[in-house]
Amino acid sequence: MKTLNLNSEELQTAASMMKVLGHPIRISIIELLDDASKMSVTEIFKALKIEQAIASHHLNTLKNKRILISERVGKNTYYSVSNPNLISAVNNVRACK
Amino acid sequence: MKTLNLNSEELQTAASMMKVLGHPIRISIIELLDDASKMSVTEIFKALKIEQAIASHHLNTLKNKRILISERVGKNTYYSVSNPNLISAVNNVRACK
DNA sequence: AGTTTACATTGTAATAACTTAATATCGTAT
DNA sequence: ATACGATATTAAGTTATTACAATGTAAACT
Repeated sequence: MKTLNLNSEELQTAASMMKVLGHPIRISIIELLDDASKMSVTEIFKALKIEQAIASHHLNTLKNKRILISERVGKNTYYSVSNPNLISAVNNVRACK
Repeated sequence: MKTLNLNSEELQTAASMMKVLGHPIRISIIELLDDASKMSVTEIFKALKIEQAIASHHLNTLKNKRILISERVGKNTYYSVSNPNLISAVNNVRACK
């Protein structure tokens, strides 16, 4: 019987990434960025019909967990997904009905 | 600019599945079951070196979200992953370092 | 029947996450 | 410098999660 290390850094990281993806708004953000590859905060909050502050909060949460990266261009901040595996993860879970 | 429905049943389900996978013990359970395909509660809590009650609690959480299925055989309850896409999702997130 | 092994449930207390509202900052143009 | 559009931050109240401990149930064996 194999034993695992519950305290490994990688496991903690994977768990926190998964957890952060476990929110409808954040999943939708990933899906938007899957199609568009880069979007500004304004584009995102309008597409999802949510408050600007809520979008900003969730984008920041995703960025803190290294799920998104951001780039400022003039007034705008553009967000994109850091790793295509994260898009695959979302799509895999989406494929479970 | 495409708009999405944040309230769709499928999105909520995907989010709750993701969320439930966002815990180190629960990810480890999936990984154990990826290797073994079926394990009893005792095998799982010993492999992970955690309390029996904690294993039972997490297994129940995973079962409630339809991530695991269970089958009772005599004294033992055997758990297995309901859908291989869930294993892929875990592996995808694990592959992000 | 009583014991042992295997799981499940419940209550509690601490911590963490979510939403909302209000305010602040940053960049550009006037 | 001021104003405006775009984004970020802060604070507060509520709700959700988690671990822990203790207890409960269920099946198999003597």
